Amino acid sequence: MKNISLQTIKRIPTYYNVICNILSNKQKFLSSNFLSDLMGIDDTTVRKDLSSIGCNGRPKQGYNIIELKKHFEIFLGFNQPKNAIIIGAGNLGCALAKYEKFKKYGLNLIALFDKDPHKIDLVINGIKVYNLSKIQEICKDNNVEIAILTLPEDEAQSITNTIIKYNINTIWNFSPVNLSVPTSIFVWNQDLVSNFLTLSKLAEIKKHKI
Amino acid sequence: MKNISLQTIKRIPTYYNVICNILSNKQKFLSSNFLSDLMGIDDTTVRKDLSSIGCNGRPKQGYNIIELKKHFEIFLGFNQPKNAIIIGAGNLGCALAKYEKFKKYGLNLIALFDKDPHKIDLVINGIKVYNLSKIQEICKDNNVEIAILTLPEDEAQSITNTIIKYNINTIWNFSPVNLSVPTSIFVWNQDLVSNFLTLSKLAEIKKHKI
DNA sequence: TAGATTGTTAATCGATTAACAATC
DNA sequence: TAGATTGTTAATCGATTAACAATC
Repeated sequence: MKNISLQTIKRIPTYYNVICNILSNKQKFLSSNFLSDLMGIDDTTVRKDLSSIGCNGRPKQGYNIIELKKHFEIFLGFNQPKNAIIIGAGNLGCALAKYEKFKKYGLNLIALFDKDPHKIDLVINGIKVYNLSKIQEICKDNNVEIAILTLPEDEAQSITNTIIKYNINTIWNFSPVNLSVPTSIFVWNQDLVSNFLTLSKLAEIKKHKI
Repeated sequence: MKNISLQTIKRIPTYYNVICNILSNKQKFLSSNFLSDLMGIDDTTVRKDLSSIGCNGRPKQGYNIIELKKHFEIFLGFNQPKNAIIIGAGNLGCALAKYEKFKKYGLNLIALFDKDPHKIDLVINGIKVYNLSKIQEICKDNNVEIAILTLPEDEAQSITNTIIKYNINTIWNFSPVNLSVPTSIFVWNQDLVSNFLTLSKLAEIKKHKI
């Protein structure tokens, strides 16, 4: 397996979505051109991406769809579930807890946490809400790798400082805060307001260009 | 205003979050180095970004925080609200409807839509749920620009085909589908499963490097 | 064999970073 | 004035795209 670029890794889930959507067809092979057309990228990019993660096509035929799908699933780690907790049992936290698909794709939700006494002991989609004071215990007992932060911005940094002591190495951050963490911690920012602001600006620019 | 790169636009909301978080300090000015340290990027990148959107600093002093904040707000269009509808009143759609911050940042939610008769006429955070058949009427009456898709994947494409006839030019797509749209339509993909798969892979790679 | 499609090397494009003059 | 910090040009790095040989 060659060096895989950041941009390639970001595209793999999209390739996966695309081929899942055409599985019902009787088609057994697809070409890089077919994928590149659907995704609005260059066909050379598709071949480079697939080649870099070790997918081989056949000249004149293309890529075997079933093989491709399996390859993506192994690459993306569907069968190596990661344990995660959600911190903040508000609307978004609860919606994520109820999102059925996560499990299938390897995200195993262990518990929710909140400081509101009214929420403690609620069970959301089979996942229990605990008081924040239980985080350490539950992280230790369950080998939790990922913390999903759905907290108000004024609480996100201090909770982060706490949880990084408990072996969590990945933070999926939905709070509108730029977290300060040691270099060993990986943070993925998913603040929806920031995303809205970016998409809205890009839409505006596109509109003016046309 | 010079040419603004895609990467710059993606960083502006983060700059904004950072300066909002230090507003309480008495500090009046900040340096590009201060911002670059917090964000983990090069200070030259900060100066280029700010310069490209027309923010001017002063040698030896840095950038005026209040001016910077105002500049970002104008650039990001906080005061030019955009009307949007949410299609799919499931857990995620409802959580977004309840997210109080959107309004403040210029996202004006007009209505929710669903096909489930039990959900029709519910009011979520002041926003009413309508039958899908009402989309055309409501889009026309309210100058709706943005559609937020929180639908199962098998419905997303057909709804998309419908709504692009009603003057919607921007789609914020939470469904795990690569939508086909005319070039005039701007699509921002926010599928949370894809994001999880990408972040999980990047975390794994980072772990192996250390 | 001829033609379609892969896979890779080279060229281009865009973004980041280094170097440094301008300036308050 | 000396020093810190901006703002910009040039160099580097990484990603995309073009060109094309390999191959089924």
